[in-house]
Amino acid sequence: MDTDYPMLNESFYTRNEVVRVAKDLLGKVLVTNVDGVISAGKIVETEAYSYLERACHAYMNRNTNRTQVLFERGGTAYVYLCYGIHRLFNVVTNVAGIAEAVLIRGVEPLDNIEAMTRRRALKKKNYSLTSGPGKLTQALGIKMEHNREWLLNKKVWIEDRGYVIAGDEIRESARIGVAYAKEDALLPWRFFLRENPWVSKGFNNYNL
DNA sequence: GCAATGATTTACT
DNA sequence: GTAAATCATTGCC
Repeated sequence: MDTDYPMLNESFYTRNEVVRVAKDLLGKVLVTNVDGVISAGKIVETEAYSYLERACHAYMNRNTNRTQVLFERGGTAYVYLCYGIHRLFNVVTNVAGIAEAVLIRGVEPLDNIEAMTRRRALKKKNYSLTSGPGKLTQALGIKMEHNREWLLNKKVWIEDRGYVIAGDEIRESARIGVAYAKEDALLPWRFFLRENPWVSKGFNNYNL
């Protein structure tokens, strides 16, 4: 099984500007093939992280078992367990050796909504299906075993279906849940599509 | 070895 | 609005 759209290639991810990549991922489509079941959603919310700032797990090039994957080349998946419950999906960016990544925080369901609804144990589709970083990984079947997966391997990948995002469709804000990062928590490195109901909720979506 | 802590979600009151 | 769930990772003793 496959889709008929072009995958983002390695050079999209290896650019030396994680904030740019975070913005460019808006409107792209995150696809998974889990045991032959393909499901997909359009990316509507992202956050950038860099070794240069305190919110990043690899701040100051901290190299541990968990953060090693952040030093891989751009186009590698970084999945980690958050709060002991949720898996959060990131795309590693930049060249090997430079620890930067983009967290995917919201997608708009496109393909195989039935499978996603089932994985989320919802009775029917509603906005809680994929509007949050832990929700969308559950809906798309992303698990810890996808950590370190190469995004051109057609297990988990991102493709361009031609959605064009106008500049004034993009809103930005500080990142969510990183107050511990002190002044770096103020960086406007969260990006989302204006008035899109699949952006994560329960937080202050200022700049709307 | 041990205690603290999350890049969250959900179910309560 | 508040709190519980739940555990790998981390840092410190």
